[in-house]
Amino acid sequence: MEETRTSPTIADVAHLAGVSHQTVSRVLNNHPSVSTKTHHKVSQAIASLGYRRNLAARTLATGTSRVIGVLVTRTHLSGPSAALLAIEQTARLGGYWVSMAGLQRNDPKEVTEVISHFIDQGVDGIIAVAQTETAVEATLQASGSMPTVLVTSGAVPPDRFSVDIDQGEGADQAMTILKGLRHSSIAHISGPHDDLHASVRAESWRRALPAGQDPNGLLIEGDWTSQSGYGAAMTLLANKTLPTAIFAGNDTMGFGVLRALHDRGIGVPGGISVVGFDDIAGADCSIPPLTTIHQDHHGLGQASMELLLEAIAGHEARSMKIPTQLIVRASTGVPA
Amino acid sequence: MEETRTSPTIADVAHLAGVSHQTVSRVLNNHPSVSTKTHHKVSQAIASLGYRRNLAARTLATGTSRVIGVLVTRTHLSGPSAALLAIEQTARLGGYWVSMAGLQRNDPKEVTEVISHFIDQGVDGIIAVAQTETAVEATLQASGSMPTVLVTSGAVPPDRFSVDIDQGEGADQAMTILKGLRHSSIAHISGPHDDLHASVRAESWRRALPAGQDPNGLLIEGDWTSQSGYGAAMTLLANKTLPTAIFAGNDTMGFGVLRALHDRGIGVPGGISVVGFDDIAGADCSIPPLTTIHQDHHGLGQASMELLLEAIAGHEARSMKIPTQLIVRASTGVPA
DNA sequence: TTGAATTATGTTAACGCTCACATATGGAGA
DNA sequence: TCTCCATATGTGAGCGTTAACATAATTCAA
Repeated sequence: MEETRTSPTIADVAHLAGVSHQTVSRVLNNHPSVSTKTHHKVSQAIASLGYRRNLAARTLATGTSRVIGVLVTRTHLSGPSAALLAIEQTARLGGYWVSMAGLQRNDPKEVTEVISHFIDQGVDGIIAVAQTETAVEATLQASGSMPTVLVTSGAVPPDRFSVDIDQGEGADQAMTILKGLRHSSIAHISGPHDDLHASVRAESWRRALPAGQDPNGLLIEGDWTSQSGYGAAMTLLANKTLPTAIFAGNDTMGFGVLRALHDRGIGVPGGISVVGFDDIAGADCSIPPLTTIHQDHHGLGQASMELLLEAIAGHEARSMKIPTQLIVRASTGVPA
Repeated sequence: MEETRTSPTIADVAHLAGVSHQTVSRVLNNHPSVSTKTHHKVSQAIASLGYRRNLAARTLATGTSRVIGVLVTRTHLSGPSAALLAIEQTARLGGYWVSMAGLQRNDPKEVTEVISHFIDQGVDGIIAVAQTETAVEATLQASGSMPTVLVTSGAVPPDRFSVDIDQGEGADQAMTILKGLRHSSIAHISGPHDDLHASVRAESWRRALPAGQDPNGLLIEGDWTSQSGYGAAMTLLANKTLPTAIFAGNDTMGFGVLRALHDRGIGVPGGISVVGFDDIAGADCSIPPLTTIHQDHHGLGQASMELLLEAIAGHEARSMKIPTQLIVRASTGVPA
């Protein structure tokens, strides 16, 4: 019958239960010193009014929000978005909620704007999934003294927390299996040069090249898309001497490589072996199934949150690397 | 030199600028009646103190937060996470920030918990990307009078806003091209039966079957993974009479189908044609490239936000469908 | 029975902002 | 010069919660 214009407050509950608002607050926060009788009365009143606590008021009063801000760059890629979802899941399990922003472009001003907003909003901490150096720097700059974890493979000052899946290890694993199969000429199709994952993977490739092999002409930059993988492979195949193996910077480009080889009538792995990176959905059913590097996004999410809690608690900064796992499928074999 | 224990408030700025707190508030909110001189003084003070507005206090005072809550179910799938990112991008462009939660399981209690939290947090509206009927119902229940948009293909009461990519149209497009090529026997590998997209696609498939064709034995339920697509295709190929085409419920399962056909030595599209759904990255480089249905996630994000703004403004509820687009590639052709 | 310790509850004042209203300026028109 | 209105600024209260302190009720040992 009654017009419920505005939602009930703690005072309404207190009134109905015949206690003070502070007692209601105590019930709400599970304070030990509340008699069971009072607890019952208050719970009753809460239920009958459909009372819901106002978190803005709580945040204002306590200075803490149980919310973390998560910034993700390059959201169109599967990796960053997988990281976001893993982080969110872990955060919620730990009683934290996530405020998020995804950036497609690589604009430091946008990074600053997002981080500033998180701070204004009163988040307890920030996790930034940064794919480029620009993004890392803008984050470091803007985050100030706010507890922050950088999920990046880029360089971070020793007094900052950072974590990432070990891109170098992953690329090493890819190169190790190829070298173990006695491949003498291993080409690499990398991601964009400004992408930190791309450059770490490419650097590992270069370092792991079989002794005496000249990297010139064996490295082509792609943009993570299957089309660019296809195009890069076609370019490699136009050379006089063909590589015996191609290490694609990610699985999607690997798909492009497989198709290029198919179109050119070159068998895999008989003619050329192919290795990808990421272990995306469907990589087990390409033709042939793609040998690749599996990334543990879930582990990354857990580690990020673990580090953030340390940062919030004021512990000393540290960095972590999440191990990768080589998945051997049919696209790799001994060269002819 | 000075110990900056707590961050500066509007009062500190007012003091330094020699004006009242209300004047600072006016500057902060671009109120017209502020002299340029005062504006300058205040801006100066804000900059020199490094003042940042406290949004919790603002939310408490105004009752509005410029934050929307986005709930996403089945986050391990590419569709829902693409929708989330598109929604977030559109929201931020419109001056809204996103609080999010992703659910992997299909537990109505979790849905309720998340929606309740959004409400407690003081969001201005909620967008729920719900893949199952359970999730839709829990959302309807929990959201109450909060402006809410359901991104779902499920049934929603007429007084609620909803939108989704038109799954029925997409499946129709897939069937239309196959029937246009004179396929007489079209099998379908669906997603999980409790998935609304899966069931709409399957229903369209059933309705569009060539006249007189018996659907029995032509429908197999998968779980969206390439492995399940592979297994389902193998089952279909074990039948006495083979279908002339296979409509896979999504591209990932389509990859499995392609590999199964390859393993059985059946040419595509010569022996059997294959159509997928989603147009995921890499679908253009499968062997052969996969004919599929493209989903406009960006358009979905824009539409969701558009509807949510209407809901917040108190407009009458309505529903929308985002059109799909048929992408014809090499995996479809006339049957032998 | 008494007094201290313990438990249960109430009172008041923040938290940092905006709203509604009150007041002070500065011209323009008479 | 005075009134009137628009522009510019200040004052006080309130948003809904928790923190800090004060008080009342209970328990327990001496």
